[in-house]
Amino acid sequence: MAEILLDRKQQILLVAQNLFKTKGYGASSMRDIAKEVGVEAASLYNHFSSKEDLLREICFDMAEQFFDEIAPLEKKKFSAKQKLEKAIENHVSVIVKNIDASSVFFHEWKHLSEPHLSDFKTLRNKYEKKFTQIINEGAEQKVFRNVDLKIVTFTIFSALNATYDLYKPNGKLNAKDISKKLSDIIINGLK
Amino acid sequence: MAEILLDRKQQILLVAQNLFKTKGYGASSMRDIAKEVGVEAASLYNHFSSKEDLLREICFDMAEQFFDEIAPLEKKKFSAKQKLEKAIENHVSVIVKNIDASSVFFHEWKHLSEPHLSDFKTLRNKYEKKFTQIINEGAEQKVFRNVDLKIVTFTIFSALNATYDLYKPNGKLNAKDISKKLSDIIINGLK
DNA sequence: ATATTTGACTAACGAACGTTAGTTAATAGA
DNA sequence: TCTATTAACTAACGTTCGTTAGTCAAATAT
Repeated sequence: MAEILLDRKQQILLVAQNLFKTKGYGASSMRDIAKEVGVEAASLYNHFSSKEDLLREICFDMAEQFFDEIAPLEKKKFSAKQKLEKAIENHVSVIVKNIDASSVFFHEWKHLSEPHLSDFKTLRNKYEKKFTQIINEGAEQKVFRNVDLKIVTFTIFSALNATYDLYKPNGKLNAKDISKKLSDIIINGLK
Repeated sequence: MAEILLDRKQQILLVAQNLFKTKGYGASSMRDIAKEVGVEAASLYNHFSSKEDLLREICFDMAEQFFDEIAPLEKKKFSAKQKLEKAIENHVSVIVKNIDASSVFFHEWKHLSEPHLSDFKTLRNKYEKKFTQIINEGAEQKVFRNVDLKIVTFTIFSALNATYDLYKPNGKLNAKDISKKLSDIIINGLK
């Protein structure tokens, strides 16, 4: 019973992710999604209560995945450099595993309505703080140069979060290759 | 005669830039824009022939500005490092001078229809190639480490193009501060 | 002074939107 | 076997969309 339901629900989510990414949330209609799934628009409401419900599920699922990956790093047995490298690797890994959903997560969340919008922002800030903390740790331990904390965090996130544009499923680079190269550039710079 | 026309046209453009940025192109209606301008929706068509015409003007105006800033750098009297620093400074400067339009330029261009979509992409690729060229120059001259060219260019652009999210008109940081710090991070890394 | 152009207005068009109601066949559980 | 649930369908709702037509007063040019 739950099998067919979940499969179809998952199928709708995948289609929605792809459409929201390529056309944007506002320009993707329920009829667009339904056609791609091979079903009538009204049938989508057997699985989701609204169009925004789709967006909400995509955004918060991604948030959860990012958190699940960074949580184990709280254990302090790593150096700041190791922690940062690990955090970057995990972050890129989540993005690569969900390329379409990542793009939605990064660009379409603003179409959420309250109170979900505020919830989402809070969640996102919390996650970004974990990165900032690692970098700050490295700066205090004199492992990293004493750079502008906000701008560094910002730069790192910008670089990482563009991965969904860099990664091609059939390309030569896998997630680990990408995160290694990104870590290298971020930590060592151009020279 | 041309004065009032240009002023109103400019006013519409500014409102459109702001709405497209905050709500997205698809979710911003002509009625939304008109209301913000203080005019009826139909009146907008005295100044622009369509909604997409607005988007087109915003996107291509920005493209032109980016090109105008990087063109003088073609003269080869600078070192690769100096060129990169200058290119970054100019790029950030254009973004900061047009924060709303920049956001539209980076995120809403995909709603252009053909043939403008292809034209835009071509223009954008051309500009990015100029950056790649500078970095490649630096790598050949052994001024920069021998890093993955594509990923480096990508990282730099990601970091730079997020400036419109970093810069606050009333904040402490001006364009030069930001570009300096970004250059520093990109060229020297975290350590 | 007269003629033309500009830029606003109101009203309305057809199309597409998210969503709901009501129905029905197939499936699963008792 | 009988019952309840699931997931699809058709049809339609009220709204909003981009856009056009037609009008008119003010500004500009001749």
